[in-house]
Amino acid sequence: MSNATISDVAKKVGVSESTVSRYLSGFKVRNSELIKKAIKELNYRPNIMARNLKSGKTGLVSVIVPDITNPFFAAIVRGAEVAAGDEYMLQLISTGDDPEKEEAAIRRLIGRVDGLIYVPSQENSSVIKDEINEIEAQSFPIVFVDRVISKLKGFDSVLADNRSGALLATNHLLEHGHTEIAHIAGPVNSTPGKGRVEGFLAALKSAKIENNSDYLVESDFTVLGGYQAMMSLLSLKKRPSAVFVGNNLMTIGALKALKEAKIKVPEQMAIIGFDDHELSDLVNPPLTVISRDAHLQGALAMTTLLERIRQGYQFPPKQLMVDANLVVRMSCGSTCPYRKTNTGKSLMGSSKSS
Amino acid sequence: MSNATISDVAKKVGVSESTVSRYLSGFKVRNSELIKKAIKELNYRPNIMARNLKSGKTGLVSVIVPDITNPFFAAIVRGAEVAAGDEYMLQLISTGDDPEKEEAAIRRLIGRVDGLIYVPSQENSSVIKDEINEIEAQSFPIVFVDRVISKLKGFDSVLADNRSGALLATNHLLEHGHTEIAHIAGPVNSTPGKGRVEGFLAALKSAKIENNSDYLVESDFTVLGGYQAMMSLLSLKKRPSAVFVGNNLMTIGALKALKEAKIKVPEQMAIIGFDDHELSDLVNPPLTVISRDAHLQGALAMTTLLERIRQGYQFPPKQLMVDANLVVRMSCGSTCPYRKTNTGKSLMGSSKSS
DNA sequence: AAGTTATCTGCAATCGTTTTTAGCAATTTG
DNA sequence: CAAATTGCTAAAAACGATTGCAGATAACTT
Repeated sequence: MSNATISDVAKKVGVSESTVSRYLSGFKVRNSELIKKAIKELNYRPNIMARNLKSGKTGLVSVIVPDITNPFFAAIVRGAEVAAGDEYMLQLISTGDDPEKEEAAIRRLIGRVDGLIYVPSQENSSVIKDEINEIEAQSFPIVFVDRVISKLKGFDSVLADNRSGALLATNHLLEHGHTEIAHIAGPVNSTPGKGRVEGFLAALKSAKIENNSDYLVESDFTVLGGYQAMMSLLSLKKRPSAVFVGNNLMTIGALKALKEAKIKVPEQMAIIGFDDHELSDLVNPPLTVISRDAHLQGALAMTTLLERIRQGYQFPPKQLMVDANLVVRMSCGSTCPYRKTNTGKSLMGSSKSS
Repeated sequence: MSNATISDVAKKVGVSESTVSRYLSGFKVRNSELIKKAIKELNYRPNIMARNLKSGKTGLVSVIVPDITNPFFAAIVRGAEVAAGDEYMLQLISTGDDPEKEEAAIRRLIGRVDGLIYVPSQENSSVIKDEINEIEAQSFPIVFVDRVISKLKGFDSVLADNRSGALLATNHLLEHGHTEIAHIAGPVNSTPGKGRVEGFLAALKSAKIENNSDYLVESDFTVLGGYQAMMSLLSLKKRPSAVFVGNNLMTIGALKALKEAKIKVPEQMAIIGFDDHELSDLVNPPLTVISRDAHLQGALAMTTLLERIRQGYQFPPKQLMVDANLVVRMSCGSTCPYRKTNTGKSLMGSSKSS
């Protein structure tokens, strides 16, 4: 019925609990055969909670993402899981972009798991800020992925090269002769939102195109947000001829708006998105996007976290960066698909520590 | 540095550990103010492992899915997470369709978490079978979702109405005048694979169309599998005029094959898929699919599991079923999108216990 | 004010392991 | 043959909380 304990096994064999424990830990033991048999017969399974209590480790790493339903985050999680091997298991939390839930999760988790892989939804979480001291004091292992909380220094992070990606995207649009280029941005107080706006603006600047403030609309990384942003762009007296959309979900929303308004892509409006998707190839028209390896990002985060868990804060925090590439399909007017890898400073999977 | 314990708090205030413990559990305590203060100052955080050891509960529920990267499974996980509230946290495992990994996970998890939400990759897992006795003996709470292991009776499950869905799909094709209808099926030894084949065959039968064995190709629920299956269909002397594809990933693969072969949908070949997607609306042409509420499936699974955890196997196992609906877009030749909800025996979210 | 009841408290046991300590037996060494 | 080494073992002390029990205060009765 209820589970057998190590002491049941010991009693059955006629040895002490410690002997059984040693057997389990792989030491040489006189009655190993008998113990083995007893374990099987009693269907004994070590109680992990007791073990954890003793060792002080949970064997658990939490991954906090805004929404597991977003394929990009799912890829991060998968990457992290693969990299964890079977040493650590993943505990998953989707915050649903709800700061309160996020806060509660953080509070709850610190010290309860061995480490945290954290994709914060906002750059400035007041709540998180309050926890800084504790986090710092305990030097609890946290790796930020994709986004960072600006107030929190001294932690590891694995970001994407958002600026270069946005540069690549905007330049691609420029090369196709567009000058009326808009950007549907994510929250500017988020790492990727900000980085992509910067890249967008930088590309415009070096092309000596003056920035039309109507053409930079801040949205929220959601499908609905993208839809509304595109709608507002369409309602402009002077519409842009091309739009760089700041993430996958908003791109879907923008495309829906375009479809609804019966605007042809790329003839009437060129579109480039950020983050690729299995279906990007199949939408109408096939979508040109900036892509980066989310799986890799997750995996790098996990390996970094494991190092940190093992070694503590002996080595300085790592700032890893993953490449952004241009995947040309047909939504910007190109007729022949190709890939262009970023020739900038960061390389796929390269890392620089700071 | 290292975390404060309850005894540190007790010492600081000058009361016993039990008093502090009672304070934490919400009992009335004389020096509650002092304790509160001490807890804050020491940054005390109850050690969850010790707590768990005492209570015998982990507060953890494992969710085992073949691949979190598949939006359908992601939706299940999300649904489960939402339904769990903050009583239980989710531990996630993607097996990557690797039976060994799946087996290891099951072995590892039984008895280590409070319950399991389990989407098995295969109907007959030899390994799992070996564990039956243990599972039964311990009456460990498991809820199967979407798929079921046929040898394992007496467990709760939340399935989709695959048969009705497939019926709906095939009938839709028939209504459009198709008679040469193929089905790219998932593994026939999986619950949804089997159910959908049954529905497909049943629809053909009641339309008095004889079943062409070339037109029933078994694949593996993956993009590549769908691609290859469609390729083999295309290489037939007599091609089908319509294909019902058995899941979302294979539909993507099939579409890729079609695109590569420059075959127009729906003019040269009608396509209907199983499981909807945010982008189904935007692919070329907008995809007609059978859809069911995966989020709901996950949520139902979690509520069932929680009941089971709380009440044990006092009440009989529940067999829940979620509706499959037809979402008509344009890949089958319809010109005007509409939805058709299943008029069959099962209702959205309805349940029948057996 | 004394007796009764209602609250709150500390002690100690407990959850199921691991790990340290010391001890015993058998083997090796001088 | 005594002494030292080796190889294993049992007993006991952690790990950090919760909880039943009995005793101590406090709060009501009359």
